[in-house]
Amino acid sequence: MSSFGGRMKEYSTISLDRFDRDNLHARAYFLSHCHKDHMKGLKGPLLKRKLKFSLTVKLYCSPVTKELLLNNPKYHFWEDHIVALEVDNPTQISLVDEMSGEKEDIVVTLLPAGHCPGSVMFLIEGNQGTVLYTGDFRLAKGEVARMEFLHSGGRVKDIQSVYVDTTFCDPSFFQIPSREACLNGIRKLIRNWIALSPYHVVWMNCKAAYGYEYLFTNLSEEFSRQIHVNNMDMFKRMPEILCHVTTNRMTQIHACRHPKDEEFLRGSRLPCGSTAPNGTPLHIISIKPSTMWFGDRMQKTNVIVKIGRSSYRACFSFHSSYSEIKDFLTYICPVNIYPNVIPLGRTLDDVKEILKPMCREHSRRGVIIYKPLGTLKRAKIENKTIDSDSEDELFEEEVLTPWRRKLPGKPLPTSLKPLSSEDRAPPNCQEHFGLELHPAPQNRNYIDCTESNDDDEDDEEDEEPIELQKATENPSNDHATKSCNSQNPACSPKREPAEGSEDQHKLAGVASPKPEPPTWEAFFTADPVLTDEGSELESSQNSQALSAETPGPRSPNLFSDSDDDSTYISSQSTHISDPGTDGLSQIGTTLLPLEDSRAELLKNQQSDAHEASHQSNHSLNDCPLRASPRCPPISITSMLDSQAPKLEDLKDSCKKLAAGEDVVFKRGSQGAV
DNA sequence: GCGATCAGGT
DNA sequence: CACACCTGATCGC
Repeated sequence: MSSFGGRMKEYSTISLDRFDRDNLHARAYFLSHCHKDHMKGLKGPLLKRKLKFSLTVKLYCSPVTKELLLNNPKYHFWEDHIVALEVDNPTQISLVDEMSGEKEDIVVTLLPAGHCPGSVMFLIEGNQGTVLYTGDFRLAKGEVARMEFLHSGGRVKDIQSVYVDTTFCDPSFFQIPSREACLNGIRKLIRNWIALSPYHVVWMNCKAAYGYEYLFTNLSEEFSRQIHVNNMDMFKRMPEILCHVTTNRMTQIHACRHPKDEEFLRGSRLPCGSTAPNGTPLHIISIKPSTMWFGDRMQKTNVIVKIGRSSYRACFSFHSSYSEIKDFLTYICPVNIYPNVIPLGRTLDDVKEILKPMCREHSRRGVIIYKPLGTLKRAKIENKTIDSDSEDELFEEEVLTPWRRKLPGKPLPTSLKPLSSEDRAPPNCQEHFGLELHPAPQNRNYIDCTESNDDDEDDEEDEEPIELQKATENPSNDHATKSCNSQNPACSPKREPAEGSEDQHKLAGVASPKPEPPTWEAFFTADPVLTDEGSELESSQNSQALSAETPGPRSPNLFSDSDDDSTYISSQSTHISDPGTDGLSQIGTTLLPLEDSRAELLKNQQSDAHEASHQSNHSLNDCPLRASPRCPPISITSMLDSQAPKLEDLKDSCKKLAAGEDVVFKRGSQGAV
């Protein structure tokens, strides 16, 4: 939750994301995105009055944010005072003091922030230096290197201060699975469920906030089913979103809400109250997007966790993890870093301490003090511990790959000149640490992901057999898979220029059609493409509308499941113990053997059937599941991997490590980890 | 009656 | 664990 006061030291006559108190006197306002905690005071009567008498005060934001903001009548009074700035398009703005006539010019550039539709960062250049206000952001590692306007002449701009989203800037939030990994987990879960019958539906338990659209559009595309939402008026001028949502309840994927939705669900009703046309009970699973993370020496987190008989949590984060923030800041290497958020359980001083190593000055000091030892391996280690928290050793280096060299973005300007040795980047920031120096056994979990040499994807998913198989069946995963090798020091212990860098893979990823990165700005088109959707709202909710509106092979068409089911569920099951009955310690990933997975799904089926008032003719024999005995099992996975390695094993492994042998950690019967 | 703030909930 | 938001109670104007 942002606690940014609204003003920056360098440009104190403008206010960003805060509109109350002192900010009432600002010469210009900036809104990074449409979340309430960044809009404090924005509809306040005082500000409203000020606007009435002002000719020059404007609110600057992205076109999408403007659209979303004005969709709410409470902000209509802003209408004539909003200036939508295109992303990646530097704009000169005159800041005029209406009393004195005093004027200051700045150049503002909006940069995509990846937090929610329309979210941007503000890069501000002027006489007081270049500063960056990030708003809230989620950028994957390496993305910063592709942001054209953070660069100039092939180098990173000299940035005085960054006001940064530090929501997860705490080493305990070291890693959060990537968007792609999370999406893939959700896809798989949904795919398996809705294939069972037209009456198997999914409810996405999303908060009332922008930011889930990325999910909706991808799921809609994948399953050829629009997502049911309460309201889609706000997207009426954003066709890329609009075409993936619907207010027609007859669809298998819902993200609708109701004040008592949890209660509804317990009664096997969707929040919209929807039931199947002929009274057949719906089989509902709920998926609640939640932030999951793991520390650098924690077991890796899986992206889907089953928390009840028919409810799941799916990893989803609006904010960058610690390592992503670190990647971002270390790349920019600003003189000052100011946190916008104090993570819970931390103090301002804590955060400052965490941020210090990412500041330019600190890095320089590090260099001066430690550089003389530079040729000694030992020196690097020491420097490292000074430079950053000891926890991040494993992920440290990839942050920087070709240090401070801008990587091409979408238009891919190809002229990448190597930087001279006097590049502003402090040498300290550039260094990396040969992994061989850190055979710390407690970190082997991460290092070893690479040992399989078989690319473990980018630290997000397990390297269990099932996950590898997942990678082969989905091209988008391939991309993720490759990037791990470069991310994990063990994969590429020598930090070589771009070739091995994640950015390279990212670039490669751009070409492939599947894993489209979430470019929110792309959702917006200036053209008012009016499909006239919103008009029918609740009116046409009958079964006719349903078959008309639900494209794809599985439109709810009675029970013809057995033959039209070319997309049989891959008998992949999702066994995770119900904490209610089994206890938390059991929530570990359980990769069921084929037969067991089927049994598990069937069990689910049966209990559904039991609770339903009319089970009708949808017998187990009809279940498409049964027709697909050869499909591979799935692991719907867990947050907690309950089995810690035994002390004996660890000792043994240490010995082997010391002897330079390969070490394979076994986890239960699941094979190498 | 309105807004701001807080607690408690999802 | 968190986030973003809602509701309801309380307080001050």
